[in-house]
Amino acid sequence: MVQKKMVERQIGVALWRQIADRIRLSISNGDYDKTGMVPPEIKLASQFGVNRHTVRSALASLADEGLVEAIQGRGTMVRRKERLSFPISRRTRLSQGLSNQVRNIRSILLAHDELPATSEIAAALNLPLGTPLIRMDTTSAADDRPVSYATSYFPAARFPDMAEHFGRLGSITKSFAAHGLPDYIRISTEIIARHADADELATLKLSAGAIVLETVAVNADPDGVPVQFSRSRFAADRVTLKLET
Amino acid sequence: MVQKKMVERQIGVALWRQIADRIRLSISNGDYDKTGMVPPEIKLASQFGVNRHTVRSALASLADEGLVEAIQGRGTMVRRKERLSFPISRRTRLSQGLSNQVRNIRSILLAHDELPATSEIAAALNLPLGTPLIRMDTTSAADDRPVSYATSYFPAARFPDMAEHFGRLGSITKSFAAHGLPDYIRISTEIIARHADADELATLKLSAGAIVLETVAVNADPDGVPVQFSRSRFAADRVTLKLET
DNA sequence: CCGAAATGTCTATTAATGTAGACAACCATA
DNA sequence: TATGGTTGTCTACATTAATAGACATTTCGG
Repeated sequence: MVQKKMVERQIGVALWRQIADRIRLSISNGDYDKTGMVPPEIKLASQFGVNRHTVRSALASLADEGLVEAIQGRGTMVRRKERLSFPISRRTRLSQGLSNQVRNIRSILLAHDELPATSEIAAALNLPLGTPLIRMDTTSAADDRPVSYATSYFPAARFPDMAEHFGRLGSITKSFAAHGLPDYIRISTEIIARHADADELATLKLSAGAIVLETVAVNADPDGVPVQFSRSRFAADRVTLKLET
Repeated sequence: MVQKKMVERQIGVALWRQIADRIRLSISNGDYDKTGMVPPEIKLASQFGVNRHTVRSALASLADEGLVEAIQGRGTMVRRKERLSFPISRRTRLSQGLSNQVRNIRSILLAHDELPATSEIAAALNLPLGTPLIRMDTTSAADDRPVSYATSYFPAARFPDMAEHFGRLGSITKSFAAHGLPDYIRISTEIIARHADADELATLKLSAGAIVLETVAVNADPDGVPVQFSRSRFAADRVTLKLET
């Protein structure tokens, strides 16, 4: 049988990478759940219409990610297949939404500083241009696998100790609470997809060439006053964004 | 000045493609709006830390997409920069949401057939396994640029003439109305990002290696009875999904 | 109308990617 | 324990991607 969806040449994406992406997708789709094994290299090679060595490069890259493990004489085993489902709702709370999917979630403050609002952020937060903001770069890992990398901005006047609190509490929700804001809602979200840049590859521990889902969101207090502007990047092959209504 | 976000080697994605992706992003971010020109090749080459010829390959690919145009002696001009903002809400209506962003929207029925419900779709639509469904493949273009490619499933018993209506009306909303359903709401949406397959590349007229945003949604009538299961794919570099609450 | 700055074209070379084939090592099982 | 099916390793070669440099061509401003 000839594979319907062949791999493509001369598009600036190496064949082994295209094949690795396709196998990764098959794994997360559960295509190999019956046996728990990836098809033999020779079979994959003929399906994709490439040489066996090219398939081996793809599998090597997946093995490097920890997704599969090859065993000489037996075959190549699927080791991991999760794709986290990431809820997005008016009350999006990272830890809460993932808590029933993973054992532990850890958020880390990578960096923080104070800077004046740019026009984009000032408009989103409904603040005058140049208003002082706290900026925080944070990353979250589920069961020690990085899933998100976010840059958040908060009005410095209202939330002067955001970074300190986050560093201690590891949670935006708790940091807001420490500033006397017990609840907040999401008032807008935009989503795009693109290739990860070097910074994101490193932070999210992605194999290069990977895709990120980027959400740009504004959160507000119960009175509708914006309190947070954030850009979050998710490893596209590890998460599904699930909108809740 | 050295560019902070360098380009990466040996990752299975050709440098010219990484650079093309980055320039495309800069264009849609409006980075070149002031002059309407992409920086000179030599400057780009030094910023990305590559040879000028590599930058030329990237620009040639963008020119091929119609995004830029090089003029000897002058420079390289931005020709197009749009990124459509695609609203997703409980009452998502394609034509309505885009109407103030483009001049015309055209939807086409590519194919349709009838088939029994698979377990995934049966569960989503709350129907018994094997229930007859109408399947429709449709594509939409905004100002003659393809933006979405969707496969939708409807219960055949309730909406027997969905495909005929759509072929004539070019709208899901109107086709539902023709079946006596004036309103419907979205009850779930999931979003993932991945590389486009060959079929999607062709239908969405993407340059190969491109990324698609895929939404999997279930729509229901006002009583909450599911009426549509759909898988839509968007050209990631042409749209932003905008969640509305 | 000259010169600076930009893109266009050509040649040559090196590095990365992909193909081809042979054979070793290992595993399961008949 | 022999056999078939699998992954691991090696060599050789072809094709594509990237670098390097030289110079032509075009545009624009002084």
